[in-house]
Amino acid sequence: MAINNELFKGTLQTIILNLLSENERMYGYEITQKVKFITQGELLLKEGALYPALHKLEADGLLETSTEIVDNRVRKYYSLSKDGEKKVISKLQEAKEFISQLQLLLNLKPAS
Amino acid sequence: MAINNELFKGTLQTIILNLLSENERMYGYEITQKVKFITQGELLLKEGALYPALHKLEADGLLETSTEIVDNRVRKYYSLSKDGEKKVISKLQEAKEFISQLQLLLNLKPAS
DNA sequence: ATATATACATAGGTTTATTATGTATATATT
DNA sequence: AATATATACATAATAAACCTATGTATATAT
Repeated sequence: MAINNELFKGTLQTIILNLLSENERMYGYEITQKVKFITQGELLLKEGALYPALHKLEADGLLETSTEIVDNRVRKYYSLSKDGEKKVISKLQEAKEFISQLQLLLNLKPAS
Repeated sequence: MAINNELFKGTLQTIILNLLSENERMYGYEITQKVKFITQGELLLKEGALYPALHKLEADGLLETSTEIVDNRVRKYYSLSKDGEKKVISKLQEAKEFISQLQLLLNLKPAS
């Protein structure tokens, strides 16, 4: 997933859900490019990580899909389901707490 | 490692190295208690995660050990080697960048 | 004609942590 | 005296997540 970083393990679902919460619908390739753009190339979301993750989120009922043909190529659009909209809220809260705890453990916080 | 959280995967080595950078020497059980205390019980570092991680860091030459008997029980103290002291700096920098990127990706940052 | 970008997908392997054990001593509780 | 909890180490089996590599296919740029 990352150029040189094991740290993002476990954050992928949250990242995907959050992107979809602010974009209505996105397709896989678009998500990889968005992540690349936001992190200025620091984080490269690989296909081998993304697609299985999308499939799992769909199987869990958090994402809905619709397929379109654009320029003779298939595009599979993903969007949040009702459950997905709820999930993204708890996932973001979880991520906030994670960052907070990690900053505490690594002394990266100015004060509490 | 965590009560209900997959997110800490990949951060364990950094956490251990950082604790040892500010404590001169620590033994395994002490590390689990320290992590529990710092996170107020939120993050429980399991033995099945900690000891293999310590062994790996030692095998990589980042930690040095010395054994003592206290109250008839064995204690294995770990401390940073020269390489470990260098490593902790780069690991902390990596963690900082990771947090920063994650905050960007999840819109958890006020501004850049 | 070839390389790169777009767009999907999966198989095999590695890493990491969890759960479950196991050994052993000390202390607190019933 | 018996039992539970805390201290202190360790490893085996399993699960989860991601990476690398591969595969298919079309469009565009060189």
